[in-house]
Order: sequence, then structure tokens, then C-alpha cells
Amino acid sequence: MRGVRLKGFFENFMNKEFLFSDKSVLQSNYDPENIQHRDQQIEQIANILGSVLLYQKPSNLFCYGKTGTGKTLTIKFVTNDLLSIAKEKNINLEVIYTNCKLKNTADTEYRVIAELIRSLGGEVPKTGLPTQEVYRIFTHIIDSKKQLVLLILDEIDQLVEKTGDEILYTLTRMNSELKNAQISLIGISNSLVFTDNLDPRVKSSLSEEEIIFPPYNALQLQDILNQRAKLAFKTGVVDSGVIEKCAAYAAREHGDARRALELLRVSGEIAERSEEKKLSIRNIDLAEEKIEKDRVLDIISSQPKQQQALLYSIMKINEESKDIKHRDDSLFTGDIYELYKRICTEIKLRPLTQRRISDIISELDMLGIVNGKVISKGRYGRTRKITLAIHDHTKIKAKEILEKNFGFSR
DNA sequence: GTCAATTCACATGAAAGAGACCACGGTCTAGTG
DNA sequence: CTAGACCGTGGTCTCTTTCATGTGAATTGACGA
Repeated sequence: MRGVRLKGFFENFMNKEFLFSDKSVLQSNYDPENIQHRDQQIEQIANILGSVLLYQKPSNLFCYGKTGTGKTLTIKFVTNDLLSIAKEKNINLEVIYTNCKLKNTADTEYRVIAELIRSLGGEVPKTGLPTQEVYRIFTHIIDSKKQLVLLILDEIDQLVEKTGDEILYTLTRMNSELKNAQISLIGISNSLVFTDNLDPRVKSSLSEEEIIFPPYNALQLQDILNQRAKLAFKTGVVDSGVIEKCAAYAAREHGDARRALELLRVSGEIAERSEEKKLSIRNIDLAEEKIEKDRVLDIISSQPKQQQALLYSIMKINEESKDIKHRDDSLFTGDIYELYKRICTEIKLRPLTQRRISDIISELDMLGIVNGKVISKGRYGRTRKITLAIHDHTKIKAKEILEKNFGFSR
């Protein structure tokens, strides 16, 4: 009985006219065959890394640029080419890519090195060994044969911010201990001012060469989107103006190509789900809303209990202050902390100290859930002015999630 | 009115603790020959 | 005799607490015009 119904459903699903011909083209892990508007960077990188082919250690390289400016893509592109050429010429080249932002994988000194060892085929326990020991294993593996190693550390700024620059110091010095192999570092950073608070010794050796990835402008984004859209969608389903609008949205957000592509993909998904024959401009607005909402709800529901409780009290107090006309919707740390403590006793949670709450608020700020600004109220002290940074319709849903989590019936 | 000192209510830093996870080596135990 | 169970030690890592120090401008109060 159920089978019959489902069959009908699937048939319906199959018969639906799909807008996409290949959705994966718009996904973030897709590697395009050629990279647009990055010729200059590609050439520079190729020049620097080219010395590999002469069996010489290339200079350490450093790439800056905001998110979605094609840093990772370009580096991977060049190193892949390099790898295949090196293979032809019988050069021992090893390229190791690590993203330092991956939680519980490569976000501490120990784990990064462990991860590097793992990608070289070694085996290291997740924890338990002294860090020095892990370094020893690493050098041992690297030095086991004559080879050149390119170490790509993506999102390196995150790593240094969390754990300090000792890794970089050790890695840059490692060459002097190696007898057979040579390693070069390729750092990729989102932050332009990253090197400023680096140990000067590390700084000079790490950024022997620097390459800057400027944000794409709206026109360049259009080119990129057009190229991908041609592959991703069936011909003629994309309304005129859609690409332009996507590009414009993304250009406003510091030229983030990843954003633009996501926007296009989600718009397509929305149009497809509502069984529209064409991808229209209206879908883009819907898509942007959806992306934002998903992001926020995702973050909120994946937060630990304490953070959620705090967030809940912020939302609660935000509502109350809206009812009272004479108070604008600005909240201060003290008020929030008081309410937070009350809520904690209500849901039988041990309240944290204000010191910690202060930190959590700035964490939420970083995540873009709240906006916090440190202000001085003169005689009445110095505090953080906090506003909720999420839309009302998202907020309602978010509150539901939190209340359900805490077992509130209301 | 002007100016420096005061003062508030936190922000921000540094250090250290708690507790979870884990590897390693040594010791104990039970099963085997 | 030996494999496996079971410690104790020492390591990493995250989340917190404790203690200490920093700070921007409204307020205050002294001062001079």
C-alpha cells in the first residue's frame, strides 16, 4: 500500500522538469577547469614554485585575501599542475594541504602536525604523545627520502590566533635539521593584517614572497557565474538579470565568489522546489533569506547549552525592552547576566561567571548572531552594548528551538 | 565656563584548575604447554 | 611462559574560574575669569 503511494511520489519527482543539468558545478568543492581573473596570481605562484622543477627549494609563500577570492582554488590549481609535471620529470615532490580551521582535526599545534603525518601515510594517536615527539616523527618521515615538500596551511590566521606562532617557528626552522628533504611553507590567510602580530623571526622567513588576492568586482563575478551557470543549468532557464543580481549581492559582500555561487545554487533549488520553469530574480531574494536563516539556525542549534541559555536570555530581554517604549533595544552586559542567572536556576544549569559570559558574548558576536559594541557610559561605567543581529522571522524559529531544547512548554 | 581628577561597570589579560580523552610502560592474572 | 586486563603516570585539549589590570567619558569639584 505504502509502496504504491511512494511510487507515485517518485514518479512525480522524476517527471518534474529540472532546472539543473549539473548541480555539482555550483557546489563549493567543485574545481573548475580554468580560473578566471586570476592570471596574474597564477603566474606569480608558478614562478615562485617553479624552482621545484630544478630540485630547488622554493621560497616560502604567503597568500592574503578575503574569503571567496579564490586563494585555495588557485593554489590547488597550480600545485596540481606542478605535481603532474614533477611526476613526468621524476622529481620527488610532495604537496600536503591542511585546512587549519577544521575542528578537532587541525586546529592546534599537535593536531596540525599529526594531520600532516597522517597525510604522509604515517600513523599518530589523536592525543597522548608529547608534542615534541610528534615533531620528531614528522621530521623522521619527511627526511626518510630525498624530496621536496610543499606544505599548504590554509586559514593559517585562525591557527595562529588560537595557538600562537610556535608551529610556524618550528616549521620554518625545520629545514636546517633535514638532511635529505626540504620543505616550503605556503600560508593562506583571510586576514590582511595577520603577519603584524607575528614573531618577527617567523614573519621574515614565512613571507619571503607575498601574493595578494583582491576581491572580485561585480563584473568579474558575473564572468565566473556565467561560466558556471552555463554548465549547471539547462539552457534558457536563467532569466536575464539573475546573474547580474547575484554578482551584485556578492560584490557588496567584499566580492565573495563562494557566496555568489551559493546564492545562485540555492535560488535554483528554491525555484525547482516550487516547480517554476525559470529561475527569476525573485528567487534570489528568497535564497538570500534562506541562506541567512539556515546559517543562523544551524549555529544556534549547534551551540553548547550555556551559550544557548545566554542567547535565550538575550532574546528574552530584547523582547521585553521592545515593549517598554522609552528603552531602545540596546542591552548591556549586566542586564543580560542577571536574566541569564535567573534562567539558569530555572532550567537547573550552573551559571557561569560574568567573566566567561563576557567572552561568550564576544564569541556570539564573531558568529554574527549578536552585535556587540563596547561603549562607555561615562560615570556609569563601561560595558558592551548588545543588539540581536538576526531577523525577526528567524528569531521566532530560533526561540522555538531553544525553548524546545530547554523543555519549556510555552 | 574650563579643566583635571574621580569613578563606575564592566572589558580584557594571564594563569591556573578541572575533567575528559589518550598512550605508554609496568604489574598482575589466568590460561597454556 | 605469555597474552591480555588493569593500573599509574604523564601528555593534550577544552571550558572555566580566579585574580589582576585596563579604560572612556559622564560627573564632580576646584579654579579662575
